[in-house]
Order: sequence, then structure tokens, then C-alpha cells
Amino acid sequence: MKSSLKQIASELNLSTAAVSKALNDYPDISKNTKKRVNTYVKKIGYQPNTHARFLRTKKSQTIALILPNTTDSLLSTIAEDILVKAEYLGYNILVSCSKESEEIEKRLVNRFLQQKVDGIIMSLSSTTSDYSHLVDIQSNTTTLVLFNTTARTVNCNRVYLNDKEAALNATNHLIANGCSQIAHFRGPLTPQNSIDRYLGYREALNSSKLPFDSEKILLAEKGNAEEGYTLAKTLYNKKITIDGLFCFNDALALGAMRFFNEKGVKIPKDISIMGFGNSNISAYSSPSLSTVDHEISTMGAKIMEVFLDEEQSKKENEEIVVKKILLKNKVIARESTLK
Amino acid sequence: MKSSLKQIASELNLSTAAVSKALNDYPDISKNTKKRVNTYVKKIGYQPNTHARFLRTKKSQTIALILPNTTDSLLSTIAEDILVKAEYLGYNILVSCSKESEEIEKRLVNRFLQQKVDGIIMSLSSTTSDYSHLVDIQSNTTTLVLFNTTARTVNCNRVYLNDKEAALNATNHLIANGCSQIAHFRGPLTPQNSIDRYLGYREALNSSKLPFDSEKILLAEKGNAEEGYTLAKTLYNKKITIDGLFCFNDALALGAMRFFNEKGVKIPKDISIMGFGNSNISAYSSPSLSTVDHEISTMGAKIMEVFLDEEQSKKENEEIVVKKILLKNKVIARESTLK
DNA sequence: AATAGTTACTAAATCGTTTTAGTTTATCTT
DNA sequence: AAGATAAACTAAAACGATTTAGTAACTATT
Repeated sequence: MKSSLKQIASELNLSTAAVSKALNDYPDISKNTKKRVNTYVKKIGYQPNTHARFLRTKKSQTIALILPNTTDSLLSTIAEDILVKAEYLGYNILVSCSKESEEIEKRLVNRFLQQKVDGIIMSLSSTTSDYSHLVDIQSNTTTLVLFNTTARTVNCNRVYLNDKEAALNATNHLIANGCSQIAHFRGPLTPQNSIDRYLGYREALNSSKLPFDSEKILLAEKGNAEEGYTLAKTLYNKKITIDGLFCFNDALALGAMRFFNEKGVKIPKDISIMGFGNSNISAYSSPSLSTVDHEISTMGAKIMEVFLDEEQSKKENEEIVVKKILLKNKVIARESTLK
Repeated sequence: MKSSLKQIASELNLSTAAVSKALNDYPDISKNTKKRVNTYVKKIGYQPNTHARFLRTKKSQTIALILPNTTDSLLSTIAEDILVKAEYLGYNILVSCSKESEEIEKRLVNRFLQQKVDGIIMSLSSTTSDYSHLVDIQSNTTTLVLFNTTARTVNCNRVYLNDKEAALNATNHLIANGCSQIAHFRGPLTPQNSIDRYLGYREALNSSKLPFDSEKILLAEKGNAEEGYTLAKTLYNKKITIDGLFCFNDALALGAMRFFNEKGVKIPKDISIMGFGNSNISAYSSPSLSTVDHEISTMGAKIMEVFLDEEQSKKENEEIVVKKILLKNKVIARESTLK
């Protein structure tokens, strides 16, 4: 029933040390003994006790994944890929949710450092503005990989979208389709991705010599459909005239579209709408939503790759090189922008 | 830097045993000593090594959460609640994804049993038809809580929707709004929730003396918007006349709606559409989608409650009573059914 | 004053691994 | 044949907590 090295050792008339070494392929164990041990172990389905092993090795084969929320379509897609890849590699993944709170995020990081996880993979909360906890992680020799919502000023592994370029492309797509008065529902003020998308939008206006109008910038704190609906209503009630709208994400865009549909504003004839992220549902709204896609399907794999690289370097005592991986983007033109 | 009982003990001129007992509030430690220990521990931010503790207590303070996927809106909402609650209670959550595969699900269960997690919280994969692994969990005295996609034939804790009743209500809502030829996009064949929603649909037809037509039942394996679109196209091309459609979930309904919108079929005038689950986006489609809501916001809390109850019973050596918790449902009538 | 009973600790074993430092036996040198 | 070398093990410590059994120093009882 309960199997341990001790039990196996007594069964095979060996010491626990010999069994342990056989399983870990030490050179001072005979081939014959290794075979005996391995076949017996397979037969009874023995698996080493990870806690006991940790006590000696300090390797937990565990990665902490900290997400600001689990409901965002992009995050949950990436999370799934990480989970599947990690499982395949024999890692356990501890998942925690910071609820977009800097305080909780810091508490979680602290806890995982105490618990000595091998690494922390994290998308920053939208309210995080101080990065001291990230520095803590690095000085603890715990591997850190940031993704999606990352920190520019901290020199650590990052896998992220080229938010500025993608936003530039999105806005340019609106301009190319005849829009000249383009509003932007921007994301929260602190996170880098939100800032970058805003900057991309501004750069697009600039390079086409379109005037910038701060009235056309609305702040979305939550980034869900409900908020998109409300912000569209705000624009409408203030009678701010626009012919294009670029949103921080698809959910905002869908909410806004719903409002305009309700008011009889024609999309894309009166207003063209661009989302961001190419969420599952975006192709199936009415009208279907134009958006920017990001090879999200490769992101999870790339995150794990960066993580494993650093673990490998640490094991071999090589110098650690920080990796910064930028994903490509592609405008997906659908009905909401094609007149 | 690295704190352990030993280090604290030497600092306070105590034995490790005394420190451990002080922290665990043993009666044979003086109040004064307890206070000394607790204040010092707080000062240096000591947290016990969970692995070392496990070795003695066999309690890992860890729960495994196994999901068939992480992208489904319902699952990710519940997952977030569980994560937050667990964090608050000091539990770690190991999350894994079975990718809707019975084989992976069984492998994961096996692994977590070997790892001696305190409990397993799981939504079954849609392809799981053999439940021997669930019995394994129970005979391992590991606490098991199933939710959402559950097994009827295994006597274990369940927190689930009253799928049959909810489907009955949804279908009745269509009938009450004048539909008599109602199609159903049903979920996969094996899972209980899919079967129950189908049975609820049939019962509604029955009790209103409406004829049942197997041609109007289409099977959705994946349950996403793309599939909803495809199935609607199938119905349309086969020229199967319907005036109502009840879908296994909102994503299917939204996909179908998109198809009918494209073809100029008027919703709800020509066809009324009901979803299931009240996903975030359902209120913001055009037309907005009628659906069935389930107090999902309470589900995570209820799951944790059931888990903690069983843990408590085990600790006190009480008899274990299996809990089966059924969530209430409510039809949300929106534009897609209101003529 | 001798015995019993409390109080507040400590010593040491234990959990299941890994790893260092031997130890035994056989084989090879010279 | 004695010493060195190699092969294939074993013994025991260590990781950091918990817990059982024991003990010293008091206090209470008779």
C-alpha cells in the first residue's frame, strides 16, 4: 500500500541508500541492481515522496502562477497551456489570484518565496506600481518570468505583446478605413501594456497628422463588456462625435458595440470599432469584431521555455541571461471596420 | 534570512520543541513564553516549512483542483473564487487541466494521490465514463468534492446545478413565448450535466404535449461559439424548420445567433434562442441573449465549505456525511426570446 | 518531612528522502 | 603475498518540523 525506499529496500535485501542511488542512476550501483530496483518499483507503482525529497534537495518541482484574475480570456488561455506543459514536465503548478490588488500580489509573492517554489510565473496586477517584490524574487534565486502585464523597469524575464506596435497597427487600420476622429477606451493607468497601447494609438494619430483630443480618451478600470457599454454611453451623451473607436480589449469593444447597436448607430458605417486580443467570441458578434491577434497559442510554451532555460543555467552554474520575448501581432479585419 | 524552529529556539534560549508547541498553542507552555515566541516570529516573518511539516503530520495544506479546461467562463469564475477563498484559509491550490480527456484525468488523480494532497476538487472531463478513480480517492481518505460536471453513480460530495430543472425552465420559457418547434444543441454524450439538460428539454416538450423530433437534436462536442455557428448552419441547410433553440451553453447560442443574423433570420421573431449559464458577454450581444443563471458567485464558497466540513469531520473522527448541494436557477429573459 | 501532583519545559525519535563517508570483497600490481 | 585499486555496496547524518516520553523545579497534601 504505502511504499517508501525503506520498504523497497527490505523487500529487495538492499539498503535504502542503494535503492535511492539506483533510482537516481548513480554510477556506484551495479547494472543488475538498478534493473532489479527499477522493475520492482514499476510493479508496485512507487513514487517518491516529494516533501521528503524537498527537505534534502530544496527542489520542489513546483512553480507558482500568479494571475490578476482567471476569467480574462487571454489569461485563461495562457494558463491552460502552462498547466498542460508543466504537467508533462512533471512540475506542479500552484495557482493564485491577486484580484488585481498590489497588496495581495505582494503577499502571495512573499508566501511563495517562503515556501521555496522553484519559480514564479506572473502577470502583474493592474494596480501594481512598486516592483520591490520582483527584486526580492530575484535576490532569492527564485526564477521569475513575467508575462502579458509586465514591468519595464525591472530587468527580468518577460514574455509579452508588442503592445505599442499592435495598437499602432490597430489604429492605422481604422485610419486606413477612413476614420479620422478616433476615440480610445484605454486600460488602467499603471500597467505597462495599457500605457503602451495608448502610446501606440497616439503615435498612429501623430504619423497621420490627425489631431489628438483628450476628450476622446476614456479610462476603463475593469475592462469588461459592462464597462464598454457604459463608456460608450458616456461618449454618446456628451455628444462627442467620433467615427472610430479603438478599445483596450475585445470585451470593452463588444460592450460598446452593443450600446451603439441599441442606439441605431451603424457599425461600421457611422463608427468603426477595433478590439484587441482576438478573443473566442469576437468573430461571432454582430457585426463581427475587428481586432488584433497575437499568437497567444505559443505564449504558454514560450513562457515555460524561458523558465526551463533559467533553471538549466542555474543547474549548470552558467551565467544567467535575462530573456525578453516579444510576440508578433496581426490585425484581423472583420465587419466592424470594413465599410 | 532563513528561519527555522532551531534558529528561533537558539535565539530565545528555548528548545525547538518548546517553540513548536508555543506556535501550536499547546497547554504545557506558559503564556509568557507563547507571547515571546509569537512576537519574535512575527518580527522575523517566520513561516513553517510546509514540506517538513508534512513529513510528520501528513497534512500538506494543499488541495488539487482538476479542471477539464480553464477557458470556460463558468469554470474560470468558480476557479477564481476557490483560489481566493483557499488563499485566505492558508491552503495552497495545485491546479491541473485534464483537457477533457479521461486518461489525463485519471493520471492526474493518481499523481495527486501519491503526492498526498489533502483534497481533490474536480469538475469531470466530458469524456469520463468510468469512475474507478473517484473510488480510489475516497478509499485513500482524500477528501473529494465534485462540481459542475459530476458523477451521479458515485456517492461523494457534489456541488452542482439542477441541470434538469434549469433546462426545463429554459425550454418552458421558450414555449411560454410561443415556440412549438424547439431545437436543442446538446452537450457531449457522457457527462451528467449534458444528459440532464437534454432530459429537462424533453420533459418540457412532454408536459406541453409538444412532439419530440430527434432531427432537432444536434450534438455539440466542444461547446464553443464556432460549433454553435456550424450546427446552426447544419440545421439551416437541412431546412429543418424551427421557431426556438435551446443550447447547452451561451457560447453555442451566441455562435448560432451569429449565423442566423448573417442569414437574415430574425431573432426572436423567426427563431427565439435560449442559452445556459449567463456568461458575462450574454447581456451584450445583439440581440442580447436570454439564458439561465445559477448563483455561480456562491458556488466557489459552497465547494470550499463542503471541503472544510469533511476535513473537520475527519479531524474530529466523526462519521463522514456526503453532501450534495444543488444550486438554484433563474431564467434571465432578454431580447433573444421576447417578441 | 516525605510523597504526590503540577507546571513548564527538554531530549530524542520520527517522517522519507539524499548524500557523505566509510566498508567489504574481489581484482590487480609488483 | 602484501599493498593498492576498484566495484558495489552500507551506515548514518541531514533536512525542519511534530510529538512522545521524560525530567527538573515548584507547590500542595498529609
